[in-house]
Amino acid sequence: MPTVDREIHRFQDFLIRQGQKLTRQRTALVREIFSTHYHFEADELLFKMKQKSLKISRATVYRTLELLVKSGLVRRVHLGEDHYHYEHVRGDSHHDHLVCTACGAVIEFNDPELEQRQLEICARKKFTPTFHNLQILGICDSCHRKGEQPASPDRVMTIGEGAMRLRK
Amino acid sequence: MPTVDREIHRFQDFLIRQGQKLTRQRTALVREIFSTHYHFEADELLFKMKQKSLKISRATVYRTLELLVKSGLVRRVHLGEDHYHYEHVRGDSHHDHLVCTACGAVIEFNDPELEQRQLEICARKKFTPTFHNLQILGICDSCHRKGEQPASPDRVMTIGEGAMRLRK
DNA sequence: CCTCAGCTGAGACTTAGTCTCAATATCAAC
DNA sequence: GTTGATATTGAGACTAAGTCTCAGCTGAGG
Repeated sequence: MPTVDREIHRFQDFLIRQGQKLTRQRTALVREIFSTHYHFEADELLFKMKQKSLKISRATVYRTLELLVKSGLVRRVHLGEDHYHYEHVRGDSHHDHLVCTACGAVIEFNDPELEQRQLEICARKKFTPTFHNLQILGICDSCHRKGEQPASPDRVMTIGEGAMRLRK
Repeated sequence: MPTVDREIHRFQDFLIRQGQKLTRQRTALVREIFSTHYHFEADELLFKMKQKSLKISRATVYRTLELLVKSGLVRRVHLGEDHYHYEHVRGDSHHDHLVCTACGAVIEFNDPELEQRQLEICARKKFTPTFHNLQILGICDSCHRKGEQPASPDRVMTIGEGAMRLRK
């Protein structure tokens, strides 16, 4: 998996610049994140590592995710739930998310016109934007065909409910 | 405060339709929410009630907020932190938020063109939207003049940090 | 003013995440 | 290849925000 090696190097460069080290655990996490996961939760990642008998503690998972976010290799996103999700970043393509409240599917989109309009709004309010976060919740095409009904805004289904959780 | 009475009635109508009751605690919470708060946290509300020596338990605060959200009188919003904020709703004006990461100010905006563009994106992806959530984080005008620097996306200051918390 | 379904409070519990600190690993220098 | 300063790790205690339980209380229709 040569692509993953590239990400590992990018991470190491970032770490060295801060006087930090690339450890076995950090390498394993980057490898895992970039080779299999796309949107994931911290706990899910911890579980995957445990499955592969790579013993990495919860603390290390969270600490490494923080570093990855700082380095720009991983992005932290809200997907309509009350905890964070993460996604790996290849290249620099910013995007936002459509989240299906029936099946948990996440559809990405990138719309320059929408971004532009946001900048105009900020300019009008004399606000200097640094970052934004947009999720549109609703029902995806295939769930719509199955006759799924929208959830009410306060009761949003868990994304990736299938994923097993570590802590009993 | 006659306006608050109108909200209390709306809430009672909603409750009666579900075979539920308007209690002393629920009335007090609606009164508090609609007379003083705008964006607030559950714990903050709990604290305010305690200050006024209205003994309302944490459980009741959370339960009532859930009912208020279901009734449409209150909206649950993410403002870039890892827990929810709430805001009361008068009329039905949907809006999104600009959140200053330096001072915590929250600026609302409503931009029909932006909303329209979102609908177009959904249509293109055959996605049926029910709800969306947009926050733009950045630096507001007055903080900008004071030379405040933007926070990095993963490290966002607490909104309403000044507010005292209940649990030690 | 009775009755009973719905509501409340106290506090145990849960979930997601952070912190502490002794033991361990990394890596630059030798 | 060894050394040593320093960063990192793991185990588990801790925290924040929120949920749940259940015995006792209360609103409101009759």
